[in-house]
Amino acid sequence: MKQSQLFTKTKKESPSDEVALNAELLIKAGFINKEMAGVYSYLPLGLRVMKKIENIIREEMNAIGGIEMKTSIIQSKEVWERSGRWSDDVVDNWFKTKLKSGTEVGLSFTNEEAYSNILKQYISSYKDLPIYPYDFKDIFRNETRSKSGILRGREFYWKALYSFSKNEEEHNIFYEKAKQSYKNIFSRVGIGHLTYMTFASGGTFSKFSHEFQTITSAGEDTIYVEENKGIAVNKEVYTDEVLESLGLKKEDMVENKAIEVGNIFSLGTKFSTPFDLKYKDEKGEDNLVIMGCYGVGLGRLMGTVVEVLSDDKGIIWPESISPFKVHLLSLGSDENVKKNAEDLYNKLNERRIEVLFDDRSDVSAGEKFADSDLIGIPYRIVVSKRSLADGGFEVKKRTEVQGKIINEQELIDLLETKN
RNA sequence: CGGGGUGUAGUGUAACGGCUAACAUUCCUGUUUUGGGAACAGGCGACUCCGGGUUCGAAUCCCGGCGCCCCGACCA
Repeated sequence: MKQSQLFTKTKKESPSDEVALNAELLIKAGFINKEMAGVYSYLPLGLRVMKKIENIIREEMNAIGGIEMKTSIIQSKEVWERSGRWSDDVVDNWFKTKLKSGTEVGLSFTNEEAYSNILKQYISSYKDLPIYPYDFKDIFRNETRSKSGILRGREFYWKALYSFSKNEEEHNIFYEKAKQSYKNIFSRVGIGHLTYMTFASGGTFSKFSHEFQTITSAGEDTIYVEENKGIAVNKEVYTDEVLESLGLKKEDMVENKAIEVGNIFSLGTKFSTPFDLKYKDEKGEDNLVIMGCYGVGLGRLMGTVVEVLSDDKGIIWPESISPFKVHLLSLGSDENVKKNAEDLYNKLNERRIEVLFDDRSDVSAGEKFADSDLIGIPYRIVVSKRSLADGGFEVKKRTEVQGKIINEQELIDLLETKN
């Protein structure tokens, strides 16, 4: 994409109505637009990041048997009354509205009911199980106080997968796969080294749920990390008894602030009971389906990456989720420079290397560099009189201070290398 | 929902109760520039969040509302 076609612009000043680093950088660099507290639009650059994250999660879900679908956002009251979660006394952050007819409806804030209700039509035999449907969708929660930029919004994009299993053993096998799948996701988006599987309160059907917590001072949660084992315990269940049951010693645990980027938990029959979600086993007897829930907030994940990976000049995207792989800058108004830059841009496009081409002719070199650092694309390539005189193109990683000059073939080899 | 803070061009800020609400940036015109947010000249852009009140006079003081930020509570 040519930057002259990109309508967003970077801002020099930080927004006055944001304190959170993620929102500050994403707004300055033109990835998101704030509509109101807790509600953000995703601009072209932001959407590209979101899509990258979505695809990584999709690949990981598909790899463990996930089947993608899409549940509706408008939800009927009757379905939610079945599980007892329609009442505002039970769930106080519903967004509800009415049809013209006066019928009350809700904007989905989670998906258990929707899935249970749909799958009741399709699950009848042990031969139908297990299944692992999931979807990406916008979720609405009328938070009394949204905060921290895109880390906690009133409207957000998430992935939720639900597992439907015949029994506990079958459920547990998948649950373990899901754990690994989640580790893969956070590792692939570049925050694996800071993200810990964390034991948290489990509810009625299991002792623990598992959160994936990324360590950062911007976090809302407090966790205790056991570095050697690579696991953590949420403060809410941090007791001597729990530590003992997990084989952890208090002196090995380090307190940290962290952001919950994902969580998985066993639902048992909590929803299959009210929805009468049963299957016939080999003997023809009815059994309740055992469910599990596996969620990731994509916006929050994107915000967390920004919180964790940035410097005083801007964002530092991991290559896996960067809006583009390469930021190509053409400096100066020299016709030969322009032609070389344009040629390189076309060649990279032909090779399907994602490139943002700063072809703006009325922008100074310094401004292009500043914009490039702020936007945070992993590779920066400069074409200028100087680089051409030195024999090619200057390539510099966002994380490096000094670039180096290489020729076109070396450049293409470098960018086509898988890492 | 309790507590604290705050609201002025697109953005960031300034203005003692008193001239035509200022400066920077963005944007537009032109000239000159082009390796770290270039220089000069000119120009556009504001019912000072909304509604009341005090006053000869309100961006400024008072009351109410709304928005936004932070702390806390809450977070299926």
